[in-house]
Amino acid sequence: MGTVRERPPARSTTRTVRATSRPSADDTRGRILAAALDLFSERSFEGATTREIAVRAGVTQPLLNYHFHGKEELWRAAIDSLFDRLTTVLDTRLTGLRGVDERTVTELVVREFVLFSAANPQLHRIITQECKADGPRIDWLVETHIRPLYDAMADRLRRLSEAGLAPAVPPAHLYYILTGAAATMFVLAPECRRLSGVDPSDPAVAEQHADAVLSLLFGTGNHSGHKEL
Amino acid sequence: MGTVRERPPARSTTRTVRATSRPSADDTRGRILAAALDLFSERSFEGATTREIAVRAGVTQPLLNYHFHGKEELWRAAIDSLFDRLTTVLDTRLTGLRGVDERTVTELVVREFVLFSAANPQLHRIITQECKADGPRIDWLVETHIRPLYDAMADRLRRLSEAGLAPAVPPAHLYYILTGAAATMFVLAPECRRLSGVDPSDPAVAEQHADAVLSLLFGTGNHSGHKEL
DNA sequence: CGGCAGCCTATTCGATTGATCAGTCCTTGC
DNA sequence: GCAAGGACTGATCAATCGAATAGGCTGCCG
Repeated sequence: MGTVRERPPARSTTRTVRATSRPSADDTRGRILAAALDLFSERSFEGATTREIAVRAGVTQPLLNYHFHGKEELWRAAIDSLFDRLTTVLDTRLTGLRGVDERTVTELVVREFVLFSAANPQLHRIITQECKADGPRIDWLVETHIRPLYDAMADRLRRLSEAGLAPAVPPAHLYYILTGAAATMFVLAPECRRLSGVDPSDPAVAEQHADAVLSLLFGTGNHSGHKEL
Repeated sequence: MGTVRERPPARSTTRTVRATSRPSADDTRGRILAAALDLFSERSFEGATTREIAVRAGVTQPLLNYHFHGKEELWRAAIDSLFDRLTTVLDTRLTGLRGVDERTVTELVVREFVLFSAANPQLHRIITQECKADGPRIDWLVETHIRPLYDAMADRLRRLSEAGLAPAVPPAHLYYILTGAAATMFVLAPECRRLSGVDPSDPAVAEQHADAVLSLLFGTGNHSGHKEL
């Protein structure tokens, strides 16, 4: 356990296309990571078995220990890939909005966050998972991935609040009201389908939800799509 | 497995006080249920082990199979006890508000729900857990416990919306915005402590959060406790 | 063309899981 | 008092977990 083995090539970032007939290690790693993300978010860290991850990825179980060293490193790698997608989406949105007033930028970022939560409910599911245990994995998760996002969003909310452009609520409360309102419908999608008949996996529903969240928290939202059920 | 055994006395509702020196079976059942609720919410159904539940309850592991028939029935019994507490709290609040205008009643019910979520984060944690798997347990959970609560709250929100006393947002969206905004801070309490320094287990923080939720969703809340961080 | 490194599989290990069974202790009813 | 039975424990079961080991296959490089 304490012994550090040499890790596989791990050409993670620059996914070089390898046009050989031999099975590509990058493709395999990608399939394993996608399967791991699904199963870790569905069954939690302890509940997900490496065998089932391997089956869903179409490989054998010892291969997970070949590419990643143990269940824990596989978990971290899967989380990394998920947060990479999120930060990429948010960063490209932000760089495309240079010069726009801060209120509008915040609304568009929030909308982007709602749509990402709808398309990737695994994010909040895994965070919720690890928050319950309050162990070393939530430490890593917060310090590695969540804190930069929180700091940026809390600063943004505080500036808007002080300028009277957002509700006068302490940033921490506003942050959790915002993320909770944005993500809960998609995290609880199976419940929502059974209770209300609304299917959160429908992109139109996600847009409606983004409108609703923005209209409630910022007073201005596109209500065009709203219909009473 | 398919054989149905005779179940223990199960004097669940009317907890008759047994003033004997013998260890009370009801007390033992209660301790097991409390421990099960904690561990099921912390580690999920598959992740929680019956041995650890037994250790936390101060009993041996075979006793869980004596009082409850298998892990699944123990899980259901633990959920029952949690929802019994919630419906009791909400019902007594509602019966004490007969004759009050509906807007005020709704606000006070929402406040009660926020405070319950703060004191019992296991509720949303378990619902989130089971929603991920989308299996038979979420079926049971929705039909047995959640649907009555949802129907009552959705009806209430729809009436208020149509009267112009609540945001004009479809009830399903409003419901998940409300419950998400109310509960997420407490579900993610360990993350919140690390990120912001705010401790959601502090009752004063729970009151602040109830104020914030009400002021954002209904425009009126007691802002007396709000302070910028 | 021969070795060699990279990618992957079959097999198996010790540990741990939920569940069962036999048996003990103690209270209660008669 | 004494049989009956409820409450509980120790020991153990087969199943399954994550991980380790050894070996096979393929395609490139000298």
